[in-house]
Amino acid sequence: MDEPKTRAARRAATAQRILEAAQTEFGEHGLEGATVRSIAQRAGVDPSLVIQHYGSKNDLFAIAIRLPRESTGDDVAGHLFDVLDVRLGELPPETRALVRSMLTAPEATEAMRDFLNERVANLARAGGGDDADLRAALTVSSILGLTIARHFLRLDALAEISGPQIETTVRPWLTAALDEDVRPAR
Amino acid sequence: MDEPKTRAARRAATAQRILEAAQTEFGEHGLEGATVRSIAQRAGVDPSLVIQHYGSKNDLFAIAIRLPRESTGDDVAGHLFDVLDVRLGELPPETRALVRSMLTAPEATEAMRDFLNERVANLARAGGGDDADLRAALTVSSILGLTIARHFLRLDALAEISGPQIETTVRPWLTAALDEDVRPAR
DNA sequence: ACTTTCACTCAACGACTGTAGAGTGAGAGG
DNA sequence: CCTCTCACTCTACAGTCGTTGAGTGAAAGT
Repeated sequence: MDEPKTRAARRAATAQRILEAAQTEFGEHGLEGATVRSIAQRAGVDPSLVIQHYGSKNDLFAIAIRLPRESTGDDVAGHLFDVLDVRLGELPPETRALVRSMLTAPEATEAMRDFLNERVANLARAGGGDDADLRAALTVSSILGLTIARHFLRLDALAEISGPQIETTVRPWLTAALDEDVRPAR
Repeated sequence: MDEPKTRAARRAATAQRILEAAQTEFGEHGLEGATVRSIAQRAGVDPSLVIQHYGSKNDLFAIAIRLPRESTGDDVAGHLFDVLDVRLGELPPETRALVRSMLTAPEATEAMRDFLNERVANLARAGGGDDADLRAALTVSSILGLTIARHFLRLDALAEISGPQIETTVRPWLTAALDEDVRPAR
């Protein structure tokens, strides 16, 4: 197994365990629903140790919802599909924690808004054309809605089908808004 | 002004004031974030009166998130646009309360899932064809994503434009999935 | 006019929360 | 082998929560 020798290494390892426990609890119950005690119990640790490691529950939350940066060269829509996963059966824990609290915790709302605004800007720049911002925002918000409906609400029509099927079925339709003029003739 | 005479009428009036205060507070801060005390203060009433009227905070919440039934003869997509408003600048208070808590309060999650499942079924029945359920679910989840991105996250590209503009711009694209086969050629 | 009803307020409870500070014991350093 | 360090636990506190039961005073009933 991986039993680290040095004291600092052991401490870092429990810090990581606490962080992962926090992401799970935040992802399941949200910022307010998850308690320091429940996080500590999941990590097999005393509640006060959680505070000693991360300063406060809110500081821990801020770290727990950090999304991975977009790797250069990735296609923008593809990265969004990875983070707001529509491919796999399960969401990354930090995404799950962020989305779960994004409607009730102001820090999470702001983090999600910043993330999506950046994604919209990248997508609009790549697509170009008239109304590029609006069409990019449509694509992004639709992916967000799909993620919520599939992974959090578990709608009947979305929960049962496979991730790849969703991608091959849905992606062309979603990205269609980027290439066409969505405004109808008046 | 409207000062009701009978005792029962006065009581019913304060019950209504409490309910409206609850919808506002739940819509702003969610089920956990809103407190009985904050609801009572907004209604200009003692906290215990809130409980006397509605039994418990959770019972009050269950009533506060009830959505209006679909009026017969309405087009399904139109009703959805009304409830998950993309037309007006502001959401109905019960919708706002429901959406706000739908990711953190199990009762709200269930209520939203039931509501959207029914909407998907109606839409799929009206559209018909292959993959009707999936395409209807795509439309519905996209409208949901749009509502969240616009009214709760306030994305730059969506927050500033007018409701009617959104409808005339977005609706054709959203409902397009209902009439076409979204699956690409293999 | 006297009594009763009842919509409402007041005060308090037990439970639970995030967090601080003292204590402890195993391992690092010499 | 002794001492010190420090990762961790224990105990406790102050605040907030939902909810209860007794009390109050104005209006309804007679």
